[in-house]
Order: sequence, then structure tokens, then C-alpha cells
Amino acid sequence: MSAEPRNVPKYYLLKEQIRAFVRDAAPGTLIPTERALADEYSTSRTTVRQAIGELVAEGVLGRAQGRGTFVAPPRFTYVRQLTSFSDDAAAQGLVSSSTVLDVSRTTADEDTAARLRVPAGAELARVERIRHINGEPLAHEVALLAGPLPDLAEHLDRTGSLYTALRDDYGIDIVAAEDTVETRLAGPEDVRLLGIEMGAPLLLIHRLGLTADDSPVEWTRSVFRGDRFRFLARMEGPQH
Amino acid sequence: MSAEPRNVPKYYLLKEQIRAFVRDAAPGTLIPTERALADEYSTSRTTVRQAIGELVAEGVLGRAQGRGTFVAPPRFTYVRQLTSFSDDAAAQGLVSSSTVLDVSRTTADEDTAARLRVPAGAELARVERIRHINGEPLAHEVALLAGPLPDLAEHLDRTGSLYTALRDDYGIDIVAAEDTVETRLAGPEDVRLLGIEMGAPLLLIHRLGLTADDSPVEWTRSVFRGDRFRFLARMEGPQH
DNA sequence: TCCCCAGCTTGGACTAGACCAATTTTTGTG
DNA sequence: CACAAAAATTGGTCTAGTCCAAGCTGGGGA
Repeated sequence: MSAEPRNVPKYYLLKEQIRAFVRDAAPGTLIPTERALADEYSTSRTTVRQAIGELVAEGVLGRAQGRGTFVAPPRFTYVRQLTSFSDDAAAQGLVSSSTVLDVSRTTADEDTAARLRVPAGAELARVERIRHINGEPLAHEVALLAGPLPDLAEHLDRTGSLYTALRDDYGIDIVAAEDTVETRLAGPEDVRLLGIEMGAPLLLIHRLGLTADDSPVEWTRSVFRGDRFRFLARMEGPQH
Repeated sequence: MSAEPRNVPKYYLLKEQIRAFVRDAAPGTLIPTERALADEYSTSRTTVRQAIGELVAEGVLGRAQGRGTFVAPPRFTYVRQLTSFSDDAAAQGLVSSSTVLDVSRTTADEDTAARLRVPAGAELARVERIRHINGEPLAHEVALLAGPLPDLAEHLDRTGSLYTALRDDYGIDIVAAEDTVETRLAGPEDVRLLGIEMGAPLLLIHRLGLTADDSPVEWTRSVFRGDRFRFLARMEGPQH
């Protein structure tokens, strides 16, 4: 009935030992090298790497080639609201920034067209950004918006907020959204854009932004780092 | 500027080849054994296992010792609402069930007491369940509820729904919730309860359930499988 | 003194196995 | 033919290395 410790892999025992060892250490503290740990615990470097790899995936440790493995700072709690990214962050005393990778026009593929309820091939605006919190890359985001939205790049540049630009410059007010959340593992592009490891767990979030009359106008695909952040969202019950 | 395929690990190339190979195969189809793949692609079994391991973590493949590695059925989209688990599932044509592991009384530790705004040591009701969808284990859930809630086990048994029992039998109506979502890797207990692999990505969700006057009455910790499901939630903007 | 470069350290990717456990298949026997 | 035992198959864990790439360090030269 109780927790029998049968069949627990050796790497997991080592993982939990390292986790305990590191619990009260200051962020940035270097831990022993993989070769030293393998020697100390009479195991192979492969097993040590499996233990450390999971702790890195959980955001407990970080590591860099040539430098070493170190204690990572604690996770942030990121309040995900319907307001802008920058307002969200500022409300929690976090310093946020965005790097705009692309603002352009494109056409709707079949899936996007169906979600935004426009004809396939319809003109869309595309905004691709990297979101940062306290200097760390947090998310990679590609937003597709219905309508031509002339001079979007300038309006975005001025306000720094997509939602603000949509409301003030185009009269489009997003008041509700449907978010889907799922897990995903980092591939080469995620590694490049977010500075994480291959195979790191990510949160893949799709958002369909809706106006007051329930028209979908925004279809955004976001990839959030799963190791550094947690999300907080408030839900209201529909009836009662 | 374009996607240079530099530094892409061999296991990743193999992973994407297997993913493509499997894309149109029927769920349950066995793929070649690890040893056969290692031979065919002139690589080691370790590398094959890394590729397959990530595809299993993503829910593309499944595997069982002695049996083989097979194509997994597609993910479900699970609509997470404020209503009960069973209603959520039924609304999507899914068959849901719950296994109650424990209904008991306990006392509030410091953290729980702060969240539920009761004194530390206050009496709480505890409900621990495994949630299933279409026969697959989906989540492990431990709910802590403020108040004595006499005969909760009987009421739960009768209605099958915690929220229904709270509303009909105790006059407690949860109309809003704060959910936090973060990633986590499966440990031995998760493996035992959910039938997944060590290190599989999970979604750790905490919910604070609130009544109409914003009193917290429910504090629930849920661990959802990240390989088989995605969540859909609707958010309404606070103002405008 | 300052800077560059060679060498060292450290993590990253991979190999070729060994041994085990769960399952399936085959074989032998009543 | 039925069924239990034995053998083969397959994934699960681990070892003990090799070679590479990125970062750090210390010595030599301008």
C-alpha cells in the first residue's frame, strides 16, 4: 500500500540526490562536473547526464558547454490575461521586451482560413516576435490577423503592443479568446530562437482571439519555455 | 538567413524520418524493432532509443517491453471548463470515468492554509482521484476543500461529481477559478498511477476554486498526461 | 601591460556492447 | 490436441569508453 521503492532506476535516485543537494544553493552556483559526479557515485557519465538532463528540463539546473552545470534561478509565474504582454509583465514587476522578427502580409492557408472564417488565400497580416522577461527569452509567437491592416509595422512600433494597435488604430477590440495548451519537445528551431536544449519540454499554445460579436480575428501560435515559467489564468463560470 | 541544417543531431534526423514514416499508419501498427532500426540506419541502439523516446513523449508512438513499439492514436482535445469533469467529457462525446483513491479528512499545512485563507491545522476534506477518458488514464488529482463537509464520500458516490455535490449538498457554488499551468517530468509515482514512462512530460495544474464572493474553497493539484491530451479553455476579458 | 593563441576543461553526441524483465513464440510432453 | 515449459524476441537500464565543440586559462610575444 505504501510507496515500495522497487524498480526505481539508478539515474532517478541520483537525480533526486542532486536536487536535494542543490535545493538551498544560490542560483549560478556551479555543481561538480559530470565526470566528477560519475566517479563520486560510482556510475557512468551517461547515467549522470540522464539525471542532470531531467533537472535541466525541469528548470532546476542550467548548463553550458565548456563552462559547467549550475543552479538555475527559480521559475517565474506569468499571469496570462487578455491584455497585452507588456502590461501582463509590468503588473507583476517583471521587465519585459519583444524582438520583432517579422511584420508582413501573407495569405491564409486552409487551416488558418477555417479558423478565422475567411476564404482560403485571403490576405492576412503576420507578426512574428520573441518575448523576453527579465532578459530571458520566454516565447516565440506568430500571430496571423484577418484584414489588410495597413501600416501595421509603424503602429506596432509606436505602441509596442499588438492589442493596443488593433484597438486604437483599427477599431478591433479582442474581448475573448480560446486557448489550447499542449506539450511539445524543442527542435532545432526552438533551440535557436529560445536558447534552450534539444528535447526541452515546451508549452505550445494556440490562441483564437474574438471580438465582442464572437468573430475570430486573431490566430496565434506561441511556443513557451516549459522550464522557466508557469502560467496563471483566471476562469469565470459561464452560467449559474 | 534560411534554415541551415548545421549541428542537427543524428538522433533528430532519425526522429523526423520515423515521424514521417509513421504519419499515415494506423494506430497500433508495429514499427521495426530498435535493433532493426539501428542496423538499417547504421547507428547505435542508443541513438534509435533517443529518437523513439522523444516520439513517445510527444504521443506519436507507444511501446511496451517484450511487445514492441507501435503507432499511438491521435491526441484528444480536452475542453477544460468550470463544470464537472464528466460533463466536460460528455459534451465532447468522450467516455469518462473516475477512480476514487481516497476520500478523507485531513488538516491544512501552511501553504494550503494560506491559499484557502483558513488557519494552519484547520480541518479539510481530501479527495484523490484518477481521471480516465475513453479508458486511458488522463490525470491524477488531489482536491483539498475547506470545511468539514460531513458524509462527503456518500454524496460523491451518489452524484459522481465533486462540484455537483458541493453545490447541491453543501450550498457551495464555485463560480470562478485561478489555474496555474506548468510542465513537469514523470517520476515513479506518476508512472505507477498513469501508466506512462519515466521522464514523460506532464502538465501540473493547480486550481484555486472561488465562490461568488471570491472566497477560496477548493485547492486542487492535478497532474495531466502531456502526451495524449491538449486543453482548450475560453478566456473573457475583464473590462472594455 | 596587453593581447593572442595554444592547451585544458567541460558539456554534447555517439558507439558497441552487457545484462535484465516482460512478452511472445516455439517446443515438448501428457 | 491441450497445456506447460523452454527459448527467442523486444524494450529497459546501464557501462565504459571515443571524438567533438565551446569556454576558460595561462604563457609568450609585441
